[in-house]
Amino acid sequence: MAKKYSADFPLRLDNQICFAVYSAAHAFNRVYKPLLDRLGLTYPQYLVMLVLWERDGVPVKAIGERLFLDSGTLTPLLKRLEAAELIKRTRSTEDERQVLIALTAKGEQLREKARAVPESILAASDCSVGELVALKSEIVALRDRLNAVLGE
Amino acid sequence: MAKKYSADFPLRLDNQICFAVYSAAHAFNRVYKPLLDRLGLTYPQYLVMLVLWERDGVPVKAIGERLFLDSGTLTPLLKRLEAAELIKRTRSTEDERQVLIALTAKGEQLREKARAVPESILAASDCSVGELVALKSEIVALRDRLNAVLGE
DNA sequence: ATAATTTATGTTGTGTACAATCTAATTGTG
DNA sequence: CACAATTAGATTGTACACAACATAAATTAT
Repeated sequence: MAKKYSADFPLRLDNQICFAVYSAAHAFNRVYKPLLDRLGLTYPQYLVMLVLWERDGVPVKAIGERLFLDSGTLTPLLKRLEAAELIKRTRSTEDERQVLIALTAKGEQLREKARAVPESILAASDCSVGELVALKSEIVALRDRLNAVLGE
Repeated sequence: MAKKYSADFPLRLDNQICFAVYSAAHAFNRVYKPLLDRLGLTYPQYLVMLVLWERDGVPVKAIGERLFLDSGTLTPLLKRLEAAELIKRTRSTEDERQVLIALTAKGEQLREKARAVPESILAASDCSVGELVALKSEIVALRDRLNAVLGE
């Protein structure tokens, strides 16, 4: 039954850029885990906090567009951040369909503790900032091309 | 309360390569979805099938090492593939700790239907094979450096 | 050979992801 | 204004991902 080395090159796991991206994402997640545990955040929660540290008081929708996540993912995640007293959820008075997300004092303060994180990640990446910036741009360009196909 | 543009460059979402990778992985997943729906597979299930199409009759552990996944993820996933009659799970007689995963006839046949998938993904990526291969290598190298840090 | 350790897999609990569906609020059109 | 269409969020159900723990089989160390 055992089958040796298929000649099916396009179907070879190691030829697939998607698997490279998929497995790199998991590797990042595992490197982040111990750092974020100290902040009491998961990686997606950290991403939401990054968005809010740039600008808060924004609707759920805006966070979702920034992170490419929908309400099915964000609603429970934001409830957990609220339970941790890092954010407040308030229904907008202008447009009652919207729920605005604002940082609490505790949520603002967490930014100070988060300052050390990017440096640790850079160290784990074990390459220069320049290389990472270049690679990031290529990956973002690929992502945007993929998303463009989906939008059609 | 609303806070405008933080000067905290290291904490800017758009500066983070991890987010580029994370969001690219999701973009790939969304492009794959309609293609894999036709095969009755999810993306992680497709990865397992790729491994098995190269060589089957392998223990769960070997699949996990290939895909960087543990038993907590693979056990239920493999049970679903077994329920779909694509694989068989058999306890090894040589080493009773191991569960060997083999393709069923149906699982083997699915490879034919999967042949069209990589080409569709390449088209969605909207760039040359050469560029993708180069980018893939860089991402794999980064992933391996991250994983190396974890192994310490 | 027997105890201690390691290994392979399974189980449980928490937290994403996302499709599909639902409700309530707003907008567009005649 | 009336009312269909759209929009923002929430809910439900399925499927990863992984930590922590459990169990049984194999290995080793004595």
